[in-house]
Amino acid sequence: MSAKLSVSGVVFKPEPTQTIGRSERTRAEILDAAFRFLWSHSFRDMTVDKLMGLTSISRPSFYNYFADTHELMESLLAILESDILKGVNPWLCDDGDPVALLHQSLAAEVRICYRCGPFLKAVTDAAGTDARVEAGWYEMLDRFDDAVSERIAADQELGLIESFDPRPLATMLNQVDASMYVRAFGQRPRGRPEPVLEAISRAWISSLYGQKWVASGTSTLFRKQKIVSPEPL
Amino acid sequence: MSAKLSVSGVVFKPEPTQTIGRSERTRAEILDAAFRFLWSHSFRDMTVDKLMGLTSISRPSFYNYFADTHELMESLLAILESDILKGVNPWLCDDGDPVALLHQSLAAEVRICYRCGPFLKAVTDAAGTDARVEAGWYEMLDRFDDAVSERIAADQELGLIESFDPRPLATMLNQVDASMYVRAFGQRPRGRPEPVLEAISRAWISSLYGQKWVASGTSTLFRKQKIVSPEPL
DNA sequence: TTGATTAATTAACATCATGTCAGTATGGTC
DNA sequence: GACCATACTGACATGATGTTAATTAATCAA
Repeated sequence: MSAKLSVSGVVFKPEPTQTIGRSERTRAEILDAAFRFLWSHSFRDMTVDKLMGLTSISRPSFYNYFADTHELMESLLAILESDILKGVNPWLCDDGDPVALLHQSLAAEVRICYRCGPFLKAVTDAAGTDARVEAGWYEMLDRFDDAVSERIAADQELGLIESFDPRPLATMLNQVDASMYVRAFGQRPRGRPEPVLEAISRAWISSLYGQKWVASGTSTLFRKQKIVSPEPL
Repeated sequence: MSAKLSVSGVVFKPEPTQTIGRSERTRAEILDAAFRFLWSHSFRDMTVDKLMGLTSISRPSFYNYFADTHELMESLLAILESDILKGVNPWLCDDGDPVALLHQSLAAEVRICYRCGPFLKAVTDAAGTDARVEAGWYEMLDRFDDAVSERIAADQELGLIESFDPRPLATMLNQVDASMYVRAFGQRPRGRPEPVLEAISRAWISSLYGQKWVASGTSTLFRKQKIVSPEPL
């Protein structure tokens, strides 16, 4: 494969970019077919045969791009994760009223997960049938747990949240979200997003900032950048 | 099958109990093998062949008792549900300090689910691959939701819990429990049950009776049988 | 105990999805 | 237009599933 590279000392194109566009296009076509299929069918009904029937390509070609359907689901999961992360940024990163920011982030999360509910469902179904997808799913949840824990700890240092180990609560809250999205939005016709946002919002705000803020969605709290290592006395 | 029953007017044994013990025993042996298998392997690795290899019976005999592995999982789910229901009785039915009873019920639930964690995991995995198991799983959750909603509504009437629609909260709390059990106890080595009980307990008590009772696990509240339809004035 | 009857069991088969491979076609670059 | 790597395909081997027809074993009546 790399036998000819030693002819001259200088190699201009160790990865010939020659036909790279073609295979990228094919891969995208398969992923697209998967999205179209999973929008209206569940993962358990997806065979390689049916999937490739939605493309202009033959079944064996599938295996040039993915080892099996589970590897396909891993790619799909990566796409979903990056989509969701975009929406959740406000509470995680911005300064300002934490209750309002949290509400805003949750609203964005619900909106996104409403749109991709059937795909989330497909990934969790796939996780049940394959160890690697399962690991990927839990690793994603762990990353969310990390981020939320960090955010809680920061607000605890600012005195906005009372002191306790943030990790178990973060895990639980994220788990709530994931379960609700899958259950409510996983199969069409999907449930309405409003009650889901209402319930999730209540859970997060009441367990973090106290029940008094639940109804309003805004507070008189304010988050300012904490001064790291102030001058010693 | 029922052709001979019309000979005399009286039929003593419409279902001949003749060899009923034998088939019951075989069925039980298969279920037992399933429990043994799923204790140390995941559902995705369970084939009819491997399963029946753990019994003294041949593979095709499996199909005399179950249409497929999913139907087996439905039977298994029914066993789990009745097991769990036993433990949760106190808070659902008894009178007394509601916070203490709730804590007691949750502790029992955690204990039971710790013991059958791998089986819960197996059922949820199976739910992802089969529509009927999935329906069965959600129906079970619905029944729990009903019971909890009813309990909450009753305590609301007694003024122990503030007024709001109990169903979404009940759904969420049950969902939390189920997810935590599967995640923490689903694969061996299982996570420790104590932190799980701690986190779940906190979520239930704080969202129902208020954060002040979280740490203690007991309260000065007391639940007495509500008088149904008292005499009109 | 014995034979009749029915249930339980099995060996062998047909089906289906999977994943692989050797050979063919194609598109991009010179 | 010719070459080359890459992408694609038809045909095959494998493994699990679920069925059927034939065999075996257990129960009960006499």
